[in-house]
Amino acid sequence: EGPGSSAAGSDEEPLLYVNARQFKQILKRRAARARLHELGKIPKERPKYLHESRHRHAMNRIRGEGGRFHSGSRKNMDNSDQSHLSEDQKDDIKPDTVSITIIQ
Amino acid sequence: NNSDSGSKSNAPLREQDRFLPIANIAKIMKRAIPENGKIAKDARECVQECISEFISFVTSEASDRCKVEKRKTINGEDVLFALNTLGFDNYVKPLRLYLTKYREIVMSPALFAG
Amino acid sequence: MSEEECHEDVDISDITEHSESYLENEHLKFALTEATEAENNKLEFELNSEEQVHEKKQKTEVIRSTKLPIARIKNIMKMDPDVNIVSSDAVFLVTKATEMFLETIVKETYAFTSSNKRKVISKKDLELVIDKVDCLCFLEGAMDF
DNA sequence: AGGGAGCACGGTGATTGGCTTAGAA
DNA sequence: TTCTAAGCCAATCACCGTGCTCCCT
Repeated sequence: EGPGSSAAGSDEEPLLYVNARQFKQILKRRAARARLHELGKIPKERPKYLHESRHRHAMNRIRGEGGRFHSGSRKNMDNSDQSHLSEDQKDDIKPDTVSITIIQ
Repeated sequence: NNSDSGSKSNAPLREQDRFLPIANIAKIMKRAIPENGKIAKDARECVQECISEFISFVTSEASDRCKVEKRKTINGEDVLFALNTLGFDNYVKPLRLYLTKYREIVMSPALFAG
Repeated sequence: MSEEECHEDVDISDITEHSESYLENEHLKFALTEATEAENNKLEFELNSEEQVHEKKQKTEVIRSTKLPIARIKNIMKMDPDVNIVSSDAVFLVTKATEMFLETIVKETYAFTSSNKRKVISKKDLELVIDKVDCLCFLEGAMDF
């Protein structure tokens, strides 16, 4: 089980040469990644976006003809499905960092 | 709200905790290639992951060196040593210069005044 | 425009073998020019407690010539369970090294991309470069799952 | 005494998507 | 040729840097 050779599905690798320290560290890191993975710390898929607030901000921005962001005031969000809420409630619905866990 | 992005939860780590910001990565990538070159999204994300692995790789070796010297604090020399032994020895020379400049700038003689 | 024209083989092995000329010098130049500039400015002012504040701003600007967030790099370093305390020197150096590494791997990958008559760096290009370069083999399997 | 962890705070640049078209196929 | 997907804009707000205090070596 070496860093250059054992990887699944490689038949004719040019055989990489690493010294003992590199080798040891590569194995160590592999183990660390494997542990992290089996602890469920590594998401399987990337979320569509990182922050709900930034997503909303982008969606509400005024755009030019070419879809680019354009300077100016914000879009009217009357036809949003949050229109039944008061202003304070709208502000309160997604105030800060949210834990979007869109793992498909 | 994710209050437990910390140590021992079953919840997955956030991207913001595992990686460097994708925009910073993309900027440096663009800076490194010709003007007409372009970068696919999955390439950006791939590099983003590689960068985090590089940091962990170097840190791990520096930490080992630290442990064998029976010290608790990873210092600059540990990092340079790690880079040297892990096959990035050509980084060491320029980084020594960076470090020298960093040190003499961070400790301003004027501010110590007395 | 005046860079790549590779057709047959990318000399990837040069990446850390004897890359003295194309990577180090650039970084070196950046570091030194920026640092000496700051020093000149520092010498111009010198005293005046108010100027010292300005000078401090200049310092931080020089140190932050890097575009990567130092705080997040430190966080990634401390994800290692063996790591306890990290000096500011160490974080600074890792940040710089990371920037160099990033630039190196991207340049090398684009050389391959360009040699295949393409202009868009893809994930496949990166994976191929990682497979070929010795000192990048620590990345094999790092992006699986 | 030296220097790093840990906190709070304020400033700021990373995050972000629709359309065009470069460019992969 | 077809048609996928990268670049392009800039305003908010999450987070980075800073400056403290306290603790450990």
